[in-house]
Amino acid sequence: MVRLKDIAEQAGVSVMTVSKVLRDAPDISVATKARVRALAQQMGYVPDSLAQGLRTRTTKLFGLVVSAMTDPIFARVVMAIEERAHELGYEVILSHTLNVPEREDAAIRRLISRRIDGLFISPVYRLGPEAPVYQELQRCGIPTIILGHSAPFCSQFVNVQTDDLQASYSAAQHLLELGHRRIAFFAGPQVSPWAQERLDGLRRALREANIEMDDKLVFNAGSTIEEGEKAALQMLNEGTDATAVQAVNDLVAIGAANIFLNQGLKIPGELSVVGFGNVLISEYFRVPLTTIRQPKFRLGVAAMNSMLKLMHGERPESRRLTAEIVIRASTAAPSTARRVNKNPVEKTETKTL
Amino acid sequence: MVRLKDIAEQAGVSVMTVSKVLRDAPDISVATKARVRALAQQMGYVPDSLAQGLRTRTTKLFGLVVSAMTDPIFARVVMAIEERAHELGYEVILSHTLNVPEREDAAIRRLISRRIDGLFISPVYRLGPEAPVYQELQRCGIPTIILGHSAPFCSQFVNVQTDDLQASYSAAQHLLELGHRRIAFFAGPQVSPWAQERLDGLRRALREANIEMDDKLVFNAGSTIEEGEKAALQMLNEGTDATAVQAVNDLVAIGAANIFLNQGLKIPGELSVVGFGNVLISEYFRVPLTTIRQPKFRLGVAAMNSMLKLMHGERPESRRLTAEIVIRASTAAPSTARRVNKNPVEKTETKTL
DNA sequence: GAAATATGGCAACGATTGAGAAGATCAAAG
DNA sequence: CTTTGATCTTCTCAATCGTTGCCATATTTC
Repeated sequence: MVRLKDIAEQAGVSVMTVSKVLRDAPDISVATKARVRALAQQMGYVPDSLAQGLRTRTTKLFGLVVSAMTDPIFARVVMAIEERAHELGYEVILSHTLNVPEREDAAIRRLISRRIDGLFISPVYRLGPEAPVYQELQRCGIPTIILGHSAPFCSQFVNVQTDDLQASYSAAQHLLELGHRRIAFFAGPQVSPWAQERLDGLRRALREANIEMDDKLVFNAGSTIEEGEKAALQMLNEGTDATAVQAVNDLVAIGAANIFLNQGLKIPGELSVVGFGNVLISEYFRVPLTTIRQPKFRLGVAAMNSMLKLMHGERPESRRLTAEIVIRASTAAPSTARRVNKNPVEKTETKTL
Repeated sequence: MVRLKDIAEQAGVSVMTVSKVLRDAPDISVATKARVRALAQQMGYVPDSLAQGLRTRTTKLFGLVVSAMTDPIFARVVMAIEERAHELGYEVILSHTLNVPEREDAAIRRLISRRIDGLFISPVYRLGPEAPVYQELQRCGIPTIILGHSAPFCSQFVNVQTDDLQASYSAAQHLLELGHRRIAFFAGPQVSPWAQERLDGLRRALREANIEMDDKLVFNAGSTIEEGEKAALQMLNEGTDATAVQAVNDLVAIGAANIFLNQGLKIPGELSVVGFGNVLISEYFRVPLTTIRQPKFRLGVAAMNSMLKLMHGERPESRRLTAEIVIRASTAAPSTARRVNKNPVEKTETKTL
């Protein structure tokens, strides 16, 4: 690998001069510049970022920590961040946490050790008010942007989030306007503020419509297709009079809707379903899903903007992006004749989906 | 930020002693080790990977270059690679090329400059027999694994790919067994070997069945949903007697099938559709898609295994993973009565999908 | 002879490496 | 019982990785 020294020797100038040439310093003659540059090019010189980083104390490296790349929500925000980073001459180190706090700790520590210039993190939500690794992060002074909702343990950092409360509220509104009165909610992980807000959105809409929220209509579903399926089965087994289901995200909605359809329920005829996120799959689902369009790309862009401000020493405001509803085919007015299964569904029947 | 020197001062030993303690060298007394370690812990020492890398000439960094994270095929292979890398103490730098050769060049050069220990790349396929940046890569001696098919310009590197020929062949076989004789193919980018192989798989199956391949049944579709839609419209406009469509990938299949369904065609009643890839969305599509299950996670694992061999100085074989068909609801025997639209479809009609 | 322009030298960034110094321990020789 | 040399343990020194910041020096110009 060619080093500055090698070029210097070849060109008959000092290392310093070469260094300056390559960074286009103002105090080098045009002639030398041309000569050295040609030589560097020809010898195939590639600067050593490590050495540069060590010397200048900046790595031009961002850390990006998410739960898992396979979560369709992240693909676009990662794209946005990576894209912008690339333009700015930064590289992005990707880590995933699998939603395991210890994994997150390890990932962050390793990124600190890499001396990244900035960190984007979609946190693993924890119950406690503190997480040591986040404190270390702050001590190190690494500019950090939280991708998603804030929480006590990371409240010291700037964050960028969607307005889940408002969005969920408008989804519920949509159902109410259609005439639904009994709306089931397939809830996400309770520790996650986003999941909480989405439930609260429904709560608020119901309250405003003077409808009592029935806790029996809230099912624990998590955030995956499989968990959505399970919750749907549970709902069918328990038998409910809900005419609509609002899910904490699209995957849950799809898992659930899939079960409902397989059980012969008509969507939206007998049951309306709304999701959250507008993940690719929701548009092309068996019944195109009414859902909330989460501004994923814009979220990434906003995060990067905040990051840049942070790195310039400003303290940017946390951002809360609005998300509007996309009405597709999975919601309609409730039929007067209800037909939700009240007979327990056999597990074996549904295993063969 | 705490440095080795600081700990050394505090502990009253030399810097090297501290360095050795932290890497658990054998020639340090237990007492000193304990003392230094405690101190390091307490002072919150975090080693500087940059300095380590500069000194040891290894960065514990992998580069991972793909076209775009939003391509659902990549999410899982990225997961697999990142996961294994993490275990091994490596970090992964992510870059995307957007399928633009110049972007790819830039990305690779920047990774070279970062002195990555290994590179995984899903190449932007080019026509020519050479690509300078790949030659540089070889000159630098960076262990490189091609994620996907080999091509002249990158034939010097080990690659890991799915057996697209065989897979596509078996998809075509499936259609033939159902009784289809007129099978349309929605082709991908012509420069991409994987797209080519998928077409060839169909060709071979037809040849073996003694059916002439009709070039009029091959439509240029690219690799996205939108392109699939366009190709479907074109097919409808031209009017064909095809009873089945095989698509170069799931997204194209879904885009196309969506148009067909919107035009009132029954799938699989009037037209069978098969995709390729078994992307999440295909299972939950309006008509669950018959497709080829591409072993995405295994591909990532195989790539990493080859990488490790390469880094140990071995020359691993290129791997070709088989992929089998997943039969779902989008394929059936052709109906005797054909009903493919022969009247040109108006663009405006379909814009409102 | 001062100002402007062009180039070079030294030290440092934070870690690691291999060689070797200092001190302790011990055996055998005087 | 001391001395000497050998051996082992424990720790230190100086050099190095490739680059850059600061300051000094050399050359040219007016």
